Amino acid sequence: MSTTTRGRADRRPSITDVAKRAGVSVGTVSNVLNRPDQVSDSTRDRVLVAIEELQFVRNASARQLRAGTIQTVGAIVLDIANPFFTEVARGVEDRLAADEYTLMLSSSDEDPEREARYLRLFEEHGVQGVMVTPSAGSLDALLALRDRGIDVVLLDTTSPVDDISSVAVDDVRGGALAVEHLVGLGHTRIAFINGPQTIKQCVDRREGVLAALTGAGLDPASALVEITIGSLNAEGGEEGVNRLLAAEGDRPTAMFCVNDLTALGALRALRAHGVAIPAEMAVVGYDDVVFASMLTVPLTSVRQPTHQLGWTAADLLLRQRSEGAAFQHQRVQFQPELVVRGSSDPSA
Amino acid sequence: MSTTTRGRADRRPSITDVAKRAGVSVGTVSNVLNRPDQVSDSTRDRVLVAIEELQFVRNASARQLRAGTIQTVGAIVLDIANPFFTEVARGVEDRLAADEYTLMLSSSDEDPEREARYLRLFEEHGVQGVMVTPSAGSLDALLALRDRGIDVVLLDTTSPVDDISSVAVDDVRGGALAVEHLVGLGHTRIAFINGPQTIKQCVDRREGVLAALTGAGLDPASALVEITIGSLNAEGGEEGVNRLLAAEGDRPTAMFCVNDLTALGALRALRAHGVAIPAEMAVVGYDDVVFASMLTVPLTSVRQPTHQLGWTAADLLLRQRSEGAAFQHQRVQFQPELVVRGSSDPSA
DNA sequence: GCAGGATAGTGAATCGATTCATAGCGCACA
DNA sequence: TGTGCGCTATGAATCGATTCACTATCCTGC
Repeated sequence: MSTTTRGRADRRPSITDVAKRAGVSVGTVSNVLNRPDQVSDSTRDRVLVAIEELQFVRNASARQLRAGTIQTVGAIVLDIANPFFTEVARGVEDRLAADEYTLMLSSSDEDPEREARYLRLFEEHGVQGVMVTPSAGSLDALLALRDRGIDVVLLDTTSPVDDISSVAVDDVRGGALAVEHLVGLGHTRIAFINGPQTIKQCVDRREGVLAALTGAGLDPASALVEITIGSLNAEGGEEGVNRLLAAEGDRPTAMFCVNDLTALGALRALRAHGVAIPAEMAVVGYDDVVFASMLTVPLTSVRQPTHQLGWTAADLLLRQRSEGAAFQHQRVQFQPELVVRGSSDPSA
Repeated sequence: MSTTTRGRADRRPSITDVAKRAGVSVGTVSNVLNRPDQVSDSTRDRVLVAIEELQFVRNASARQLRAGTIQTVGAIVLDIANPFFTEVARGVEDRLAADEYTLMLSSSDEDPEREARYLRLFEEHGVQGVMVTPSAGSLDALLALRDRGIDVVLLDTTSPVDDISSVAVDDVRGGALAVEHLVGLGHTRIAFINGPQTIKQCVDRREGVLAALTGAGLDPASALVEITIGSLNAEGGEEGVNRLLAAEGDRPTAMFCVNDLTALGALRALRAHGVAIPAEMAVVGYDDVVFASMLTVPLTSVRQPTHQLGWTAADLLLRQRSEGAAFQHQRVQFQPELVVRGSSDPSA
């Protein structure tokens, strides 16, 4: 039944236990762990044997308490289940690995409270910096954090202040790209399934949407049907379509969804209602996630440089730490790109 | 340019600084933080003001060092970018939240070294337990971990030993379901795009595949074309199809992919090669991820109870901790379910 | 007026790893 | 023989929050 067990450990062995067992001082054990070349071979071997026998594992809390800091940064994204953010996170990790930093990754689920909680958790744990896709109103908290010595880089959002760096994609342009495309196809009544205005991306893409409409001589008041959903995922998309189709008035002939997950849900709901795509409803998404091109009706989408986004954010953060006061804050902005497919353009 | 800054903090304020500023002892500050009702209103207010003024943030390392443990468990999954695992993780979180536990989530990317590294990291940080989707050969490390007082629950794998619990879905059955379906449609030559045999899921699903073939009177040697890919994602799927189509011999008429991400990549490559689905190649995936039903050709897949899987694993872990020696280890196994769609069955 | 009890607040000891000033030892060189 | 250097090893001090035995103070009731 049970293999050799020393029972539920009463207490983790500490460096002191190892020292006793090996017949050396704690300082020597520490040296074996951290500066092995300063210890004679015979002593080192004795200590290593003791470590093995006791199954000693360093206590990270004690280390960090003494060291005061750890080679770790935190990142908070809006939704870890969204492929867009997992690709961004991969870019972050790749850059951090080069400097032997570790990543603590969390998802705020677009909830300012969760965001604040994780921010505090990160700080209590002594991370050196954080990358955040912030929700509205968290700027003050981030500035305070920065003042307390924790570097901050905004992720997928343009910084509203000069002394915090950011890496973003031009969401205004992206929103405009989507709607210019739809208008160019002749649509004059367009639905916009968008998230709450507490999310900067939603605000910016909306601005682009309005600009594109106005630029084409259309009046947003009549040309645009806005639906605000609670969460930017497939469920939100379904909810948005259901509300749109249940509403009074002329049904739009085109739809722009704030991201691809939302568009996926929207497509599902549209299909359930028997709405033909793109004949009765053209659909455009955002992010160009991995499966966008493979859907029943391949999804027109706005592509963003995800990996590069994450990589650059991590790079700015690390450079900020290493360069100190000499570091110049900057707002990096990448350009999005429209990928036209069958969900909007039958000829694509 | 810069708002009020106290520069890069020389040192985080500690509980001692707060005590000095408020004119009380450190014990009192600690009481304000942990047992506020044992402190008089006036004192409490004074301390809170000091905390606010100094922007004091607790040092998690010091807390944990003293406390010895934290209300945290770790989880290591194979691929955090796979929707299957993000849904499982959501289930884990939901159960943990009920007991006010926190989750540290990592992805091993199917790399035993990464897995071992994270396991060690978790242990150093003093997590109370871990949930792991293990790679081959890590069992000994997990048993040792368990012996050191850290509870272990295997996730999405059936435990090979009696004294470690596990929560899994019957992968043998799942693999059989997929191939029985294909055989039932008349296919006698089937490709199996599978991952390395270091991954238990791959072994089990393969076993089901072989059993289904044999059970139908087919000889795996001639009926099965196995392609082993390096990573279980879309890139792996593309690679698998490219190799399959480049190979000598009769081209199979059906294909079973070890998961849906792989299937997605496979579909993409098949399309690029102009192979008609399901006419020239029937395709079955595994996991029934969120977008499976929405693909160009809706994907036949084997559905698993993701959320329940994660929830149950976390539940076992927490109960194991609270019940102590009285806890009965168990192997929970859920049953998968085949969802037939157009990628295998034109009539679906 | 005083014992007894409740209430507030204190501060030294503790957790475990790291650091650093110090010491012991052997060897080489003057 | 003595000085000085290099190499090893030592162990007390340190990081910051928590705990707990203890003191101080005030109140209640007889």
